[in-house]
Amino acid sequence: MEKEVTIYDIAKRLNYSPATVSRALNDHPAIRSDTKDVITSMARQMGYRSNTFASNLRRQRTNTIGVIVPRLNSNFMSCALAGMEKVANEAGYNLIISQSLESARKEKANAKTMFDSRVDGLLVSVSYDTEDIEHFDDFINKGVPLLFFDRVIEHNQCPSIVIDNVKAGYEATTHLLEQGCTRLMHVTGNLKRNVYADRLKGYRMALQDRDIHYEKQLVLETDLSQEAGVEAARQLMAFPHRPDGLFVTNDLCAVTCMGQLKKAGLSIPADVAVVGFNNDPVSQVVEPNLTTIHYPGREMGEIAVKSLINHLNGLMDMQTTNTIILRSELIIRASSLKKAH
Amino acid sequence: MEKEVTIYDIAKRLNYSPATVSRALNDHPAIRSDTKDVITSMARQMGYRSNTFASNLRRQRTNTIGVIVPRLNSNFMSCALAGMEKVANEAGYNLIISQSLESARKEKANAKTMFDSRVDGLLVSVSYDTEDIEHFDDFINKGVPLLFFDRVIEHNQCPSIVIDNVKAGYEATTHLLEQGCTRLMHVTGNLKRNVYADRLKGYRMALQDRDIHYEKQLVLETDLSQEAGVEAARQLMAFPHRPDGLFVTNDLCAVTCMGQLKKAGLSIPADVAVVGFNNDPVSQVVEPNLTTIHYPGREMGEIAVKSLINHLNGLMDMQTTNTIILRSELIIRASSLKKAH
DNA sequence: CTGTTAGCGCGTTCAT
DNA sequence: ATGAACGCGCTAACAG
Repeated sequence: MEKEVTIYDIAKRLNYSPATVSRALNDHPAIRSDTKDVITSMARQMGYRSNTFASNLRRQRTNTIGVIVPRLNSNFMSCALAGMEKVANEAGYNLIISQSLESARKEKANAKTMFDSRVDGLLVSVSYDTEDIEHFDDFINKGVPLLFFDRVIEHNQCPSIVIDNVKAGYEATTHLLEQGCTRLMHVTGNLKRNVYADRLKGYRMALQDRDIHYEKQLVLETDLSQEAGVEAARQLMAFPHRPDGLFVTNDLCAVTCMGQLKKAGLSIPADVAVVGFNNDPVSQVVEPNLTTIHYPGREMGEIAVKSLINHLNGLMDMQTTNTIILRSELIIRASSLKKAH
Repeated sequence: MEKEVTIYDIAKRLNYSPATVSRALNDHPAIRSDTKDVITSMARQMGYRSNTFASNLRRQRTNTIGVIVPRLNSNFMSCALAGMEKVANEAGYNLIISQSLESARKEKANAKTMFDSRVDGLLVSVSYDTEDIEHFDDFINKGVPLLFFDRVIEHNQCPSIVIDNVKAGYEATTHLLEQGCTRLMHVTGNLKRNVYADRLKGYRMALQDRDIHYEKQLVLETDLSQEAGVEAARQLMAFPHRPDGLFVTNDLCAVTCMGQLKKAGLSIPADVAVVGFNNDPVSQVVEPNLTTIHYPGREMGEIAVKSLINHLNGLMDMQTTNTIILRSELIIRASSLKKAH
């Protein structure tokens, strides 16, 4: 293991002081541009690489952004992460990613690690069973920018980035009603989480606007897994007065559910019209293609990081931009089209 | 911004030396367990958090593993990353993830960043157009463990983790032949990459074992995108003597291709039997369900990190385990079953 | 078992 | 425009 080259080595070699070398390498204005040239080229020649830790230690910054998500292997989340990585990378930041696996306990542990790693900022989409955000208090108290996205928690010091889930739920439901559905089942996730609670709210508003009675038994709170899709199909078919419309807040779950319904001999959309959520690739593969809400995952990731970096650079304070709302979009495909064109 | 608590503050408060505090906090064996207790509880009480940079600077380690992948939003890759994160996290390592977006240029830039961040080890799946691995020489010269997975490049100093792609290709092809197919089209990715070259090799071996003439025109080298699936379907149908079997090395591409074939009135598997690759969720959604090769993504990620950490701990040197081969598995579903049960 | 000492490599005053 | 000197917080020798 050969010895690392430091600014001292460069300084000695060029008869400059380490201070000058440091300044030159950081493009400090008070250094003549020709000496800058000499120094940088010598640095390159000697195979110098700056030591991030020494620098971080000194500057009390890390150029690192932490990300905590429930799980990283869903289509939505991997797109969001891809967007984050791209923007962060271009801005010279590193990303440290960890997953809570839907457990508040693990989320807490991850938060501690992030805190100890002194990330400059933290992006969080909370787990299923997160109750409070005490475990993020350290960040807030220390003034480390904390930003929630997708699954957010209200906090007046933390901006959040979301889509308008109420509107999306409203649109999905209204679309089904416009297609002539009269009885809508709604399969969703943990109602503690804003995303699911809001979509339900939209569902209820759409019903109300058309004077349709809201039946609690038609709403299924699940974990949105594929198994949940199977179970949802079972329940749907068990109703004496069978629902003729189905709104599932996750495409993969919706698609599995559709599979079960078809297997049982029901026809889609004639017997049951279906709308999913996320615009996952599976939605364009299943037959009939699944009507769904396009969720701008990549864009959300990009904006989350951009916004965080702006905070870090002081271009924006935490108060001004408390909530950013991205546009989602209903994408109509065959699975919900009862009326032919 | 309140002042950070350091081990000096704890030491002073407890009348110990900083060294003792440091050792106690790191669970050093040569410290009495009761003084450990006193120190750790005081640390907690004072709101102490260890400073990773100072520690890294001193120990010349980072407890960070770098990962460079072509893109992180595919089902396979996000599962692999999920596995990596889990193992790394449990072992006290952080993950820095970046994507090359299939560009050798970006891969090179990412490698430099990783090097400057002084990652303890690096995991790489190379991009489509990576020609050489000069950009990783720094790591090799410095003795930083470098490990390739999935898309690997032969190098006697770098272990790699793969599945037996030749065998997988052989099995997929043989299965189609056993179903009575006589003319097999093969849609694959960039043949510079081991994964695709090996699968092709398996395809050819299977043909040879049954004395079937290999026709170059039946092999399509594509980017495996969904568009490529559409194009593949077009070409398949354009053959005067139409192929009756299709082996695509990517499920999403295969599924899109199937969609086109069905739209054109062909029946699957009767007219064309299809086998995909990866066992992506879409394979169980498409009709008929897609026969595919299960690729153990999550497991590969876990083993990659485990293996890297073993290297770091000196439990294993780079020579002993040059290649780890994981088991893949043919999963037979309806899309390839010409013979009824 | 515990303390003393000496850097790790850098950025930043304060000088000149 | 450049240099001298200090300290960020921690850990590893070496002593006892």
